[in-house]
Amino acid sequence: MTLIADIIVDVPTLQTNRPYTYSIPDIFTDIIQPGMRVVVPFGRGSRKVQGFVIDIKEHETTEMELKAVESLMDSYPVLTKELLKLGEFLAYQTFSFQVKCYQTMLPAVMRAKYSKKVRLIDEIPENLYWEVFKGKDEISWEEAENKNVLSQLIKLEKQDKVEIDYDVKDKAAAKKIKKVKPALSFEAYEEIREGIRTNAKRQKLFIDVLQSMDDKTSLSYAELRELGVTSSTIRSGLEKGWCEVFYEEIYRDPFASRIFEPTTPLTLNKDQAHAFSEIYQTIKDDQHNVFLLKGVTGSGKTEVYLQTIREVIDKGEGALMLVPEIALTPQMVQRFKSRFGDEVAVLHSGLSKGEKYDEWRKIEKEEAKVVVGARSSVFAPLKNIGIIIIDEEHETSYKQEEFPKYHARDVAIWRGNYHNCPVILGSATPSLESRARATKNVYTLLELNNRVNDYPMPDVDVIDMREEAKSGNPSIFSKALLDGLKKRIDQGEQSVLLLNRRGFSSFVMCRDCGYVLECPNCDISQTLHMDTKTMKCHYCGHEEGIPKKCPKCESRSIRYYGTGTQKVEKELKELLDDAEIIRMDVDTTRKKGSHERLFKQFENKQANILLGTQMIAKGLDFPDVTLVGVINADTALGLPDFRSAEKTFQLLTQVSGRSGRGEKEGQVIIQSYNPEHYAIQYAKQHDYDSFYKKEMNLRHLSDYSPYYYLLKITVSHENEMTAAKKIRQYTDYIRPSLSDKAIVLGPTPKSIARTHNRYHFQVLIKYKREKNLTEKIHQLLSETQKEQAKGMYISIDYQPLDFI
DNA sequence: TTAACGAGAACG
DNA sequence: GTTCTCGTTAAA
Repeated sequence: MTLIADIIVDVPTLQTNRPYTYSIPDIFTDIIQPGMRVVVPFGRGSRKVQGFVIDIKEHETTEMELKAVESLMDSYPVLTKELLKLGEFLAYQTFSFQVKCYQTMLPAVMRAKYSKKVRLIDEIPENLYWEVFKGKDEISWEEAENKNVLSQLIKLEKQDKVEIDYDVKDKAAAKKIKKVKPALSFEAYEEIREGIRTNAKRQKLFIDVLQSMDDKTSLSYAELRELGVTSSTIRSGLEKGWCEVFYEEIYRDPFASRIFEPTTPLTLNKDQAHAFSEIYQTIKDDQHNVFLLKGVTGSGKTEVYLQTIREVIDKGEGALMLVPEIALTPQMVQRFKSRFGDEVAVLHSGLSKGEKYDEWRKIEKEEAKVVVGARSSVFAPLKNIGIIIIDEEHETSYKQEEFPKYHARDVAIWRGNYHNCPVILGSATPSLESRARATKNVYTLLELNNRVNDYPMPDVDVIDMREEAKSGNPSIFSKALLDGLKKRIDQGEQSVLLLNRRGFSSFVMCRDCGYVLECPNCDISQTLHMDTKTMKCHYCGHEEGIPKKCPKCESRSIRYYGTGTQKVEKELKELLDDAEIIRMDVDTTRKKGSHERLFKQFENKQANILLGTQMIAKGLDFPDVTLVGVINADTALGLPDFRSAEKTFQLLTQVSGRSGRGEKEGQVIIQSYNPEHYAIQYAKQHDYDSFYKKEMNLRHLSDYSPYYYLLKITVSHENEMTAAKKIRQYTDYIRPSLSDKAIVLGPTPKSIARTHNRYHFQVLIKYKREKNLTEKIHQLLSETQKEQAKGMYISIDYQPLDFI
């Protein structure tokens, strides 16, 4: 019986987005399994590519000559049956390539690295041999490219004088360390000691160490060094047969130096206990159910998570806990590590690729039962999931912006269904979609309406900045906010200041002629970066110097506009002498670990004000923070996005929740130019339900989510007319297959019509039920392949979250 | 006549 | 993504 394998190859194009069949050489038949990575020859030149085995079956027909699997990259399947199936589903639903889906499920190091080499197999002209090959019999493709001899080499290849060789390298490597163990008996060492010179102190020391070890213990080179045994001593000992050296696989543990004090479960209050028991019931019964856990800030959602996870672990199953990247703070990790110790694996962007791989292996080997991580952790290779939790479920970062454009919430529910386990969506401000599903009983609603220990919600004051300006205060700080900050400094309390960056940036404008410095490639103003003293385009990365005079009218009154964190910090220092400010933004947190360091400093009260962007709004718990200020509450309200009110409400509610988490009462001051806006007013009143009602009403009137689903098609081309013509054509192609219930918006130019010197258009399809739509889009994509190859980019976003 | 270029198809 | 084929065009 011969076996063949269905393999998805790493060639991300539409035409190759399907399984290819390969024969399996006898030596692999016993080992190969679906889910393994393999190397296969592909295409005319049989170049080597990475592939994923998705199925193994018996050879049926002999009609077609099959190529054979070249080698195995894994000794065990890296993708489970479940993940293989999920990848297939995701590829279809998000209009992505199946390989891309599998690659996103795995740590980055497991993606193959390709290299091309030219190897000599016969005599070649002398000059080429010496100048290009320099006496070697193999050079890299890049070397040949640099020397401009590619065409000559290709000719030589046809004459079988040289060979072009493809290499697939696996970057995934477990870190290994060198260790030493004794090779001889206690008595033997005694004898050796007699034999060595009295002044060979190092050797004597090494003998002592070896003698003190039994054959089960071993020491690493680093440990031996600490004892005073150098590597040269070890080497000579090895030569004399005193010891043995071997390699041991280790994990790069980013939390190695940290000690986590174990914590015990806290007593749950009535609401928490109710939520817990509802969830516990489904855990016990192995039932799939989606819960929406709506709990006000500070209501103890995390404790409910922790206790349900405990139940799952005790049942012998794994738990998956998703947290938005910016909320994945050391504080958050600590709570899980303290409760579950080594059973926790943490995956976040701060880890190096190697560290991520190690955490992944720990999960794969079932050494870690609890996975805490950001979006991509939803693919964690847990084999038996007992619960999936998505904290802050309303966060838009759960949707991946690149292909595959998946939403972690959808993936979580898919996996929950597969594993027959509950999925918990937690938030103080659930997305309208989730809240609406709870109303329709698609999700089960669980509410925590009180803060733990019955701490009151903080008082929220909304300051009208228009009045402030009228009364002659030009500052970015209202009098109330400044007084509040002063008071906290005097009382030895702390404040958090949020600068809402969304829809906001600092740009350069000429005060005489109104000229704004724009990017030469994109129709967008460039942003000022004080740290590098340059202007940057946030879309294409174009960078140039800060203009000293206006390029248009030569005026020197070209000035910076807008408010950045640096500017706020500077002004604050001028206004408040005693202000000790910690600033957190992309500039100060770029370096690894700086996040944590800054938070630690604030926690240790080395500063009285924490100033930052969105990243300070989440999951932080500082008991001495009694004032939270929002400098610009409404910069996002004006954006052309139907979710902008929702996002503003969520942000204000989240950040308000940072105040008064200790025994002292908290205050929140929101500065706004639209103080009467309902998003701001309901946030002030901590009134989610009224906001929900009002917003649902508006969404209903304008036919938006959650009443309608959305699909976004974007088309871009170098030529504006071509792009416009094509998107109209595509829209006309799809329209006939839609029911009369569907609404087509556009096509329209995107609000930033040009980036990277390309023109972008989009069309939105709003629909309730369109069973043909997905299929039709797939058809569109396959029928437009030729145009896509010629520079017409088409991108489909299923349930998009942004429209800008 | 031959080399060069571009589009199209196929990849097991 | 890469390679090969085929048809056409440009250069010698």
